[in-house]
Amino acid sequence: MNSQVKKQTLSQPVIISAGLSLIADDGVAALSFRRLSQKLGVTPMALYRHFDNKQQLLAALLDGFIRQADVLPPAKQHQQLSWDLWLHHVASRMYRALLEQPSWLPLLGQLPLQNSGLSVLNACLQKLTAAGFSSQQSVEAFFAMLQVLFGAAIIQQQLSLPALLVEGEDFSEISKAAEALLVATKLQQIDLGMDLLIQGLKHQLASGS
Amino acid sequence: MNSQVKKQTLSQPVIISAGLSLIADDGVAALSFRRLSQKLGVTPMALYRHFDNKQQLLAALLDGFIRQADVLPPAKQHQQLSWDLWLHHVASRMYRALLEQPSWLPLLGQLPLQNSGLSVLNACLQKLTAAGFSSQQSVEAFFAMLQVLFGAAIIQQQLSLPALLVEGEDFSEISKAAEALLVATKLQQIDLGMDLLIQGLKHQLASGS
DNA sequence: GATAAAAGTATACAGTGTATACTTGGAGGT
DNA sequence: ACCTCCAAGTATACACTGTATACTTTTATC
Repeated sequence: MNSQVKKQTLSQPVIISAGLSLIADDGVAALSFRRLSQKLGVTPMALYRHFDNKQQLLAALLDGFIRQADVLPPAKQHQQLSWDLWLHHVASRMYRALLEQPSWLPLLGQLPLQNSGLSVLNACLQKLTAAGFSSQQSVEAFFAMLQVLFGAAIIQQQLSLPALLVEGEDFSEISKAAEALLVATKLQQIDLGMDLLIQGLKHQLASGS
Repeated sequence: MNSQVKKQTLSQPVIISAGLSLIADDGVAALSFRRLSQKLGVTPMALYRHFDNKQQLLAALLDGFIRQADVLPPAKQHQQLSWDLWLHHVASRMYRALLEQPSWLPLLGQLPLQNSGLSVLNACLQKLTAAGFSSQQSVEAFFAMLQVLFGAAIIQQQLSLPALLVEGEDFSEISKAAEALLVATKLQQIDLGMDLLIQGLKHQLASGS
């Protein structure tokens, strides 16, 4: 009688899902306990039964965001893809997700990684060590990929060149390089960075354990 | 009689200076109009005569922060340093500053660059083109440096490995690489990334236009 | 059906950015 | 010297935030 279809009681997954959709619509900054609880037809304080504070709520939301981004290559390709294409795939999937919802960017450096993030790390380490990198090298390569990824996303979203050129018109080199700047900001920053990175890693792999 | 030592009236530089010291003490998050105005012995709304809103205030403060970081090599070395050491110097100075006041990190991707940031860009372009890079390559190299810099700072400050290992103990590869992770997080991430980057740039410089 | 725990509510507090309207002190012109 | 005017600073208020505390309602268990 009281089947599970009663009223959809509150639970972590329900909250997370509502939160993610709110964020997708209005950005991370728009997420507040009041707005979220309203969306769920519930009192703000009700959420505190499921998350101790906003920090934890956001960490769980970030985890959901990473899960939704679905960065790992599909199982079929797990074996086939060479490690460099594999890495590139992971980076650009995450990159694309970040550019779609750039309001996540400020939080990347602040929230602890949870399940989704850790499983990505795990899969990357597996792929890299299988390709012949040492444990140490694999870890470093993963971190380097994160560097490129975060950095590229930040830069891509920040450097709107009109602003740069207007503000920087007193700087001779900036003026001289105006065209180059315009071109560069239209590129996918991630490819620039990842190409350089992978080139460096290949060199590392070739030149000895 | 009323020399300029009267009461130190409010002005942008005075506000910025007080704001920077507040941030240095308690972090960016602690900066509010109320706290800052209190520190200046003035009403919160008084600050609005000098800055339209918090966004602009923060942008000016970031500019001051970058200026204080003093990232460009001293004039004497401007000519002597090879471009790669020069770039490395810029990156690691900024890196050090960011790690000293990591609360700036979330804002890097959100605030527009102003004078200090632009003059750094300008100087870098000058050095790189003088070294033989094309306009396009110089711009890309600068962006790549920012990628590494931002990414490294974020990673360095976020990945406290105890957390990673505890949370990630269900992931086999993470457990296997536990030692490597521990080592990697103790390294200065910036050196990893910059070395890879500079290596790639040298290759680029040697191999073509 | 009684009891205990869990889930959700009500209210309140201290903090935020900032809009609007006011007061005040000093500079310029006559 | 006085009047005027404007910029700088003030006072008050509003809508919002996270969250502590105490209450009520629902749900599960024996």
